[in-house]
Amino acid sequence: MSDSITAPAEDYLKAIYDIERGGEAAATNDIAARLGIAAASVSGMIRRLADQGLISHERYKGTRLTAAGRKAALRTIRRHRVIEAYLARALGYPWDRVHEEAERLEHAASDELVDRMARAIGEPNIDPHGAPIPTREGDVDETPLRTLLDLRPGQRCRVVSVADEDADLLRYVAKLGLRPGAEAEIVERAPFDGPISIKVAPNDLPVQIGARLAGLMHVAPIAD
Amino acid sequence: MSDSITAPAEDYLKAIYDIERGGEAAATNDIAARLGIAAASVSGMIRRLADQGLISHERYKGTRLTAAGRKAALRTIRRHRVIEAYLARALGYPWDRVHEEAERLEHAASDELVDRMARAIGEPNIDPHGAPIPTREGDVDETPLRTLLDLRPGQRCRVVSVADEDADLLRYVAKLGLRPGAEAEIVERAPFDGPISIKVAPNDLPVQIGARLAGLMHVAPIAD
DNA sequence: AGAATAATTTAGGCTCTCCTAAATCCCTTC
DNA sequence: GAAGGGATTTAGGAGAGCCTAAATTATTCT
Repeated sequence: MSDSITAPAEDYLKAIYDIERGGEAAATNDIAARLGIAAASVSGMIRRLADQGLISHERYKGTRLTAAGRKAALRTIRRHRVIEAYLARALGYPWDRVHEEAERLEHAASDELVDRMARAIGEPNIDPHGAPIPTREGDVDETPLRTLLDLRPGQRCRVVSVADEDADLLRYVAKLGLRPGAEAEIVERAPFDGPISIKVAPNDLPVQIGARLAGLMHVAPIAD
Repeated sequence: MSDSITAPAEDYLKAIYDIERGGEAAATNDIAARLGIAAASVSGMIRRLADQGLISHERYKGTRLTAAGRKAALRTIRRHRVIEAYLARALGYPWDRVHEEAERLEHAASDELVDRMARAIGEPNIDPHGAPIPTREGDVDETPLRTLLDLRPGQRCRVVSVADEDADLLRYVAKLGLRPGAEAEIVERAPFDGPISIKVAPNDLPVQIGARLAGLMHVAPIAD
């Protein structure tokens, strides 16, 4: 079955898609780090995926998805995000635990199931973390997003999405009132990758955010 | 991870559980037939499952679940049947297609997800085919069931469950009006494994059923 | 009982996905 | 422009789960 995509292969494609969004071809080491496996194992899988025409790979240079690989990646990402949204909206899952469950279900759910789930909750365009859900046809908004690190003091912004799935981190973000949709205003930013001070609507509560976390908070500036 | 149960292993345990319900230890050949794999492959898996303490096996004699194996089998069966029920009731799946989808999801769904699904549809005790759903604690009704083949002409009965998952067969059963809960009366039975004539309520429509199908229809006699 | 037949197991192989250790390649720095 | 260091690939191996073909064991029939 050289044409069927296994569950591990789907995970590789997702990882490569994510890394490649940064512009560069995905480095073997980066793929390995993201999947939590040894780099040598990635080299092996890269050969198989290339044989299947899902990626193109230049030795020692990096990996890119082909059109077919991109399609497969987006199909898996759609499954993942629809499942996350369904778990949250239809089954009452807290937003910090939908990822783990979806990570397994995405490989087992049929397209029909995913479509039925999407329909049942009103065809959402974003998942519980604010990430856009690709359409059945594989279209997805890939506009580059700014993070809290890209704004200047005085700017107001709305939280679009949180680029991390760690449960503790997500709970912390929620505790700060910074779930997707929340509004905030930059107060100041300490130098040398120091923390960022913001005021969070609706009460303008002051909050300090470390640089790492701030870099994970995707935001859209609000023009006054 | 000698203590973790893989997806194929769960399928073996389910198969052994089903076969063992007939009273006898599960024969290697029967397991192979049910799973659609070669008997030699079953011998290999039997060793692994025995090493894990999930089954007991006497060479050339057959296989039985241990207490741990039975518990694992019932846990998988609960997942499967809850998922089937959920797909049918919450997502509008037709009863002839829930099995296939559940067959994959049962290995990916967490206990929490299964419990949330069960709660969402009112903690059902039976799946769409009428089979009993084990409780979280692993209790399940194992009363031996009669089939249409066990009744005599003149007896009335209620369909309890259909012991097959083939989509075409299930659609045919539904077309005859014999879904679980339906009532019928035996008219006569032709000899030599011939067809059975029944009248199906509420209109007492006459129906002929082959012996094989009749043997799959679990029924409970109705005392007049 | 002995021979044929059926059921089961063993032997040997294959694929997939992972691993560690040992090359190999690329690039930067001196 | 050579050397170091980091990234990548190759080599060799492991376990799970499947296969076919060949043994082995159990059972049934004469």
